[in-house]
Amino acid sequence: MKGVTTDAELTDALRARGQRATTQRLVLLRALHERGRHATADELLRAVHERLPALALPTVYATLELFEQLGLVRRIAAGGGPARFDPVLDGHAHLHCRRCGRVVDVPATADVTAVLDGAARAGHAAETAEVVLSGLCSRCAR
Amino acid sequence: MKGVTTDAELTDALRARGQRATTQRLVLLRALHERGRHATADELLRAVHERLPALALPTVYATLELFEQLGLVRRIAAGGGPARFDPVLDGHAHLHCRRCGRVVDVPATADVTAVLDGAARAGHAAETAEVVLSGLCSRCAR
DNA sequence: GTTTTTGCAAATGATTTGCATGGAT
DNA sequence: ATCCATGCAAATCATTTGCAAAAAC
Repeated sequence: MKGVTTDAELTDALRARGQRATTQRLVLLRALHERGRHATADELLRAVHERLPALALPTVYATLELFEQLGLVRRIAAGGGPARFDPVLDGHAHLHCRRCGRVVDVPATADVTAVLDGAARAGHAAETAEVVLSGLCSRCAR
Repeated sequence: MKGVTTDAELTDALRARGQRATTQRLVLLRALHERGRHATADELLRAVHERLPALALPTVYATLELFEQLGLVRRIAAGGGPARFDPVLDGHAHLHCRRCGRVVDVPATADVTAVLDGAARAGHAAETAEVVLSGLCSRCAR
């Protein structure tokens, strides 16, 4: 459980892999942390548009994939629509609203050790576990 | 709490909603049950190609969405790639392999009541819960 | 100076939509 | 006869790829 949260830490983590600390990478990671919750690639592009007007969507996707490899972010696949990238790695689950499509945080955790054990017993090497709910969000539930 | 598994049961369920029991719907549901595990829309199209050579992919998607509304099938979004539609509603989780992209069944369950309670406390109306693992499948772990 | 990254444009892949025809009730 | 459902084509949406130019090292 590490905390790569500062520019210097990200710079070090990248250099350790022979990669470069670019403005785009630093700004995107900061933007995700400032937001404090998951975002889509497109949302993130718009969030940093003032600071990086020329930033392109393919760069956002590439950067988020890199962050995922570094363990800084988790890609969450909830229902349809675009993928969400979450800088908060633990302590909550997600609910996908079948009516409005929103993905909302649910502040609760489940014990998934039995599932991880089952995966290990079957020869798989699971790395992350995620609980995804489907239904109606608080707004749409009326 | 059994599911709708026979042609007659599906026919009744559809008529109850003012919808029609078509050959495509009956054949697709049978194909999913015969397979016994999740499939993509495209896999399903190919699986029934001998019986329904003219079946079109948009029809498969529409039919699977209908099955989902009837509670016969669950759409599982694991990682990227095409959506999987699972006729087995309980008793297992899924693992998405980040190397080969496969989605494999993991025969284990987790107690997610704490997450369901958290969702209810936040005003959401969750209907289904799913545990999705990410990592390497047994083949790729080698 | 060399190698990685970026930005752009275009390609790809999945899913949805519009509409005329065909089929179920 | 009346609608609903299908098949086809095309549109849409998310994401990836190829490549020349720019920026880190």
